[in-house]
Amino acid sequence: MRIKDELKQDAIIQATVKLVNEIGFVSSSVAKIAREANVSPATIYIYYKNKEDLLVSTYVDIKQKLSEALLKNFDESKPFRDILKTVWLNGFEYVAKNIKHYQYAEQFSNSPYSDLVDHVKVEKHFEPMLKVLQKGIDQKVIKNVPHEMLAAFIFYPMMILSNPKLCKTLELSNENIEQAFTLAWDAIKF
Amino acid sequence: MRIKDELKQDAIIQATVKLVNEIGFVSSSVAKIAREANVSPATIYIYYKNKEDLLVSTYVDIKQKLSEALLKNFDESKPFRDILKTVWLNGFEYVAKNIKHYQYAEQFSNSPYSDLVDHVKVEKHFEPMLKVLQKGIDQKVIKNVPHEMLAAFIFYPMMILSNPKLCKTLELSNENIEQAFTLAWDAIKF
DNA sequence: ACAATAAATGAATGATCGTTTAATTTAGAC
DNA sequence: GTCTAAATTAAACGATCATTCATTTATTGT
Repeated sequence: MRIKDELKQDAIIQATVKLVNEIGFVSSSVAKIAREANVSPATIYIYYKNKEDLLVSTYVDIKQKLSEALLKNFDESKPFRDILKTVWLNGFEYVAKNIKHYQYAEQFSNSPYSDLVDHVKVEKHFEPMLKVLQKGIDQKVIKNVPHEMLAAFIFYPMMILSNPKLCKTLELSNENIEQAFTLAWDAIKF
Repeated sequence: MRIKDELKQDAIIQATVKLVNEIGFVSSSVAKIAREANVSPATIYIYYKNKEDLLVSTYVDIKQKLSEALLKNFDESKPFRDILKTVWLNGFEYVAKNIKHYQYAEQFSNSPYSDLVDHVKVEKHFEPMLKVLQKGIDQKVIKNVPHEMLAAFIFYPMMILSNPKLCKTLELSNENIEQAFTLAWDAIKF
């Protein structure tokens, strides 16, 4: 029996991310993705049920890796502020190194394709972080406000600042990243 | 001579926003938009050069109205914090009342269609706000950090919190909106 | 070496795409 | 009331779409 070529599947994913970034979902046909990945259009249907499945799977894949990256060196025993800062720096590092994947995810999550994703499952990897936030609230280290509100002032500004499409002129020097963290911390601290 | 039917153009724009929200750019064909607007596909080409022009014009239109809404009751003579709060409340009001238009804009700006927009022109309406921010910096009322960074902690959290797609469980009560503003202000104040 | 099996493919499918064209309708000028 | 010019349209264009199918290719177990 012949086995699936792992390189081939990876090539399909990379081609999908590249094309969707450059020409959008509208123009990224199965034929073009296949050509970019150097496979036959029919090959894509061996790995994925249909085009929609390809796009959704690619998104879930990226989100999973983003979650893992954010929680790198996660150590619940450290001081609360340090935990948050580690996540903060991890975020900038991930986006800087995986800008195409990040932008694919942003485009995807703002499109109706997003409705096809099981968000509960995707966000499950982020639970340790939510637990820590709650601990910070209980210990009166950070403000007692809903988690969404905290996220809106920690994780989203991070994502926006590291998105070169939105922040064209802002240089992401260590100094600027530190400074931005000060703002985030001032927002949520008790 | 017969004159263009203003109602017809408006119907086309509303149909575009509705369909792009519900089924995305990919599935929103000219034929479907025309059917939704109760006009012939050819009619769309009287008002717009092509499909791309329709989508871009719709976006610019929405952005223009958002800018106007944010700067409602803008009064440079008021205390800095009050100016900011007015903009903050305006933002929540606009998104709540125009959720479909807002989500169209979000989907658009995260897609490669965004590259076709003259962003300098679009953001020009927002200049009064930037001037006020600079005044706040000069008077040491808010932190001396790049404008993008300030925006990331004021305007973007506002947009995220008011987006029901992102904040499914957070009720947008006056209390929550006030509380969120406290976080924003704590982030940027000197 | 060969049979078995699944991966991989090129070509073809009918449907739908954006856009154009030629004909028709409509509202105002005289 | 008729003429005129622009608005509007239905129908048709070739191109491209997602997907399928019959066939070939590559790899494994014997």
